[in-house]
Amino acid sequence: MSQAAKTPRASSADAAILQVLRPELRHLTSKQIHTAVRKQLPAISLVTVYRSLERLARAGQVSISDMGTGAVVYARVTESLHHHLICQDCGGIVTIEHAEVGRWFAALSRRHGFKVTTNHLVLFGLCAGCQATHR
Amino acid sequence: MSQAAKTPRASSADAAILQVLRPELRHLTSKQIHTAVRKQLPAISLVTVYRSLERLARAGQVSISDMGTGAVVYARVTESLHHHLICQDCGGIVTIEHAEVGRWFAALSRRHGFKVTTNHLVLFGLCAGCQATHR
DNA sequence: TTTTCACTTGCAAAGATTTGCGTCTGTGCG
DNA sequence: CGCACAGACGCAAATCTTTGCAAGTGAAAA
Ligand SMILES: [Zn+2]
Ligand SMILES: [Zn+2]
Ligand SMILES: [Zn+2]
Ligand SMILES: [Zn+2]
Repeated sequence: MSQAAKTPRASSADAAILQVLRPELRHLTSKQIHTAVRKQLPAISLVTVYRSLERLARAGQVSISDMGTGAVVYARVTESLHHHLICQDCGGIVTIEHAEVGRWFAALSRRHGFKVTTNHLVLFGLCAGCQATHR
Repeated sequence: MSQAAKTPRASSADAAILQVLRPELRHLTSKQIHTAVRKQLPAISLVTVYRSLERLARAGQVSISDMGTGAVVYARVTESLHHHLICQDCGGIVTIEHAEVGRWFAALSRRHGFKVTTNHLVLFGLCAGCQATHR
């Protein structure tokens, strides 16, 4: 609710990081997050950012994914999950909504009794254009 | 030398690594591969192992996956692909055959014109037992 | 055969991420 | 208030992986 004025901003690189990741569909690297969050917490170390992100990921508030850019990217997890198809040829990124992924996860759950929690799936492959070129 | 002429250039490192990854369902880290391949090529460097693995992955002969063990694991890609569901609680690993994954990939292809090439999918979640415990 | 040229490799260094360890801080309890 | 315990942090160091650069190799071209 409101930013209660009773407890000082105690334990929270977490809050600052969630703030930085606020805009949806924003995928930032640890370094980018570190830089951005320093505006709020000038003295925060990169290690703390890593540990905070790990904590947030365990709590299901942040996703951690390797999108093939050399460094892992972090994103805020919201009600409306999304996933990606990344072309290994042109680097093109297709974003798909959770619905069609969730349906499949549900099927897996029925078949294997396993509840998938992966909240930001990244699949690599070839986009339509590159498939043609590849022929 | 009596192999089909499909891949002309064969670096010795590549061949040795494929040899090491011969047994199916074997998932090794770069370090383990380096150690093993040194029996054939005593002087090979870890960097060469990494580059060779990257080359083999591009050629679709090796899969690269983060199975949550701290280091990426590499596996040989064979005709019969497989994938995994890993429980983030107990670490249990469920191996599933490609069929049910491939069906979904095919659906994605139809819907998005995107051909998925991910050949060793790893999904995290909760196994049946841990779901119960988690209640 | 000699030249050419793309590809492979090693070494050192850089970059990315995790871990060990000691310190600090907030919370709950007496 | 004063103490104990758990968790958060920083720093340095360890790991894991990638990259820059110069040298080595081998097969195709000349
Ligand atoms: Zn995304
Ligand atoms: Zn493409
Ligand atoms: Zn596997
Ligand atoms: Zn489990």
